[in-house]
Amino acid sequence: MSKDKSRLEPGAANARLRELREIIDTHNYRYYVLDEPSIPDAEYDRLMQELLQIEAQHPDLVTIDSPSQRVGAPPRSDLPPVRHAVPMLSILTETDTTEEAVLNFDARIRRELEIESDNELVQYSAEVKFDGLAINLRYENGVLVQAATRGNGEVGEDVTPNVRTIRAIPLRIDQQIPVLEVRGEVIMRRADFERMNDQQRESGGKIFVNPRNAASGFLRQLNSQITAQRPLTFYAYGIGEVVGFDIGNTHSELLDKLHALNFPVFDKRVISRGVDGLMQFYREIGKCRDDLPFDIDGIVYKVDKFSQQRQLGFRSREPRWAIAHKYPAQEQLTELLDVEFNVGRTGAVTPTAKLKPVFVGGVTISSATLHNIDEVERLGVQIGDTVIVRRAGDVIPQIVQIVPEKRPANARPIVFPAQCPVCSSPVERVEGEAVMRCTGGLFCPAQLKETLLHFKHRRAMDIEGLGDKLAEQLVDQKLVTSVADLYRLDIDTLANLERMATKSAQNLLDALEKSKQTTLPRFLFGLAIREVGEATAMALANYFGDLDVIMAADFETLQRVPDVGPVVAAHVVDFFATEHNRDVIQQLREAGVTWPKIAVRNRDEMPLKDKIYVLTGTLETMSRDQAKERLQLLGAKVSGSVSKKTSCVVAGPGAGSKLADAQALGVEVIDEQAFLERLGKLEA
DNA sequence: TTACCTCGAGCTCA
DNA sequence: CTCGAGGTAA
Repeated sequence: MSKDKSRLEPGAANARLRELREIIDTHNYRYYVLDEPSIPDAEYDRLMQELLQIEAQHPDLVTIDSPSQRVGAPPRSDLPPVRHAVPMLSILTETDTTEEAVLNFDARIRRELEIESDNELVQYSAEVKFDGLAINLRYENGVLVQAATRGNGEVGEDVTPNVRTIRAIPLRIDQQIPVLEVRGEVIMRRADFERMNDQQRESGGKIFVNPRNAASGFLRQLNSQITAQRPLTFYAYGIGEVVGFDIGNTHSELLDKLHALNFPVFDKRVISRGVDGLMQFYREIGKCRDDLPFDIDGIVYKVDKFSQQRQLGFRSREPRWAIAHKYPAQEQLTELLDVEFNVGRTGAVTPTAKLKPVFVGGVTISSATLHNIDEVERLGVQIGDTVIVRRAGDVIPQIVQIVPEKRPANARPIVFPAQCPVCSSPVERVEGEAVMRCTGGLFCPAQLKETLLHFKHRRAMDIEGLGDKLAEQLVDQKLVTSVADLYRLDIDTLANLERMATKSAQNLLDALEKSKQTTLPRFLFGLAIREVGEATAMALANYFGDLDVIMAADFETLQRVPDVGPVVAAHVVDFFATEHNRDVIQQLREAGVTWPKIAVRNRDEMPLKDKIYVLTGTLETMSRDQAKERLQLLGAKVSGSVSKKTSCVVAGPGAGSKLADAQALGVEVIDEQAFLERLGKLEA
């Protein structure tokens, strides 16, 4: 693709225009008709920008059928067409991520409104630009009679039955208004989208690339019963034809009126005199963009006063009084350069995509997990493919789709290794599981390394100073072959390692020494028994009270522990049945690892059973983790947020909203002093 | 997954 | 001055 922005010779320009029109038409078709775009919006925008630019330089080459002359593609034939009473415009070309574009916009508005004085500021309204599907809702005499998509702006598709299933959309409005067309966006919340895709994955259904596609797909679904089951929602932001309803004098007033009529209007919006307030709003929303429940593209700024909007008017296909200020794209195209296979603590062999670095949603992404074989197959991805990388809401970048037409001739399939890439042991796939596992166990350096790191974890044995690099050296130089070996390291061996000298070595030895005084739950957690995390380790420790009892417990006995089922029980039995594991435990004990006895009490005897505690602010005499541990030993649950069910909030200095919540809900609040006294009394 | 910050300590060169 | 560890935020 030519990135050359300089002026082309007419011949070359014409050739490129033809090419661009064809590409854009294809993508329009995929996007609007098939609901299966194969490139991200950002890429589409670039193509469109290039087309517009060349056409601007060569006005004589603009053809009537150029994609620049219309919005979108013709409506899909299997839904009835609807001609809009008032065209549905979009804010397409004037989009930019720079503040400069906004300043230019303001300057233009001022020029066209003939505002000369610097003291006179234009009143704007700013609202989020939803990443969904624009829709027109027509109410006649207060009743929803028709809902239509934007289509090409003039003619859209009738999606009334589907829209009626969306709960956020009123089917009737209280006031008797002869005609009211409300415009807004149908969207799907991110959380709903994730949940739905998870379900689809389980049931083998179609997986959607992003919430907008999903929303679009379901809105245009022919069977409205299917739409009814989908979590679509709606926000209003404008109007079409109106008869017999006072829309007020400004855009923001209009939104208030729509809200009063029970239309959902997103509450994050502002009115600003001049551009400074707009920029501020842009930055504020930018900061919390990922916390919003749905995807947005950017912010829309509109001249607020209708009188001024009328004065400014329209340019062929867009209002002259509005502009979209976009955020960095959450989806980008890049190339899959290679796939690496990483071996985790449990031996799981995970394919990781090495990508040509791209800037997505504010950071540079160069690698992303491909999860497992199923995912690789679902994507149909090969090395060399061009892929769409998405990073939104959550933080983890995903490869959501490949662009099949961009596959190079030398693309190679992704081959899962039959042998562990680290230790060459055979790799197995357990029946019914998606993951492949290295069978090398702790003989596999990769697994051993991860096991060491788990053992030293802050919530396990808490060995400070044992990091990634050190674990790697210890394993590679065969200085450690099990967690027990850690306690046999001496200062000379350690001091000879890279980036280690006597000081660091001694610090590590001190940390190891300190770690020997531990607790049973920490120790159990540190052993890295499959499916035994912090909570399960705690449950086992509290139930049995003693390691030897746990080791001797059989499959049935284990399942009497709360939250332990057959799967966990089997893993625990397995672990302790393995001779090597028993050896290691023996060695650890011999090295001096000990923990205080836990008085076994069953749940009913625990003084704080069924109580839910919440910690907030800073505790001065102990860490949050310690406080949590002690509470749990007394049978209490420790939760992160305050609700009706919370029994007590422990508030240290600097407590914020949780304290306020507690007071609002009338939950007991105690300070650290009172907390310590209570602990002391109950632990006795 | 990346970016950024802090801390302590090792390493290098004067 | 650089590196590794550790934490945290986006």
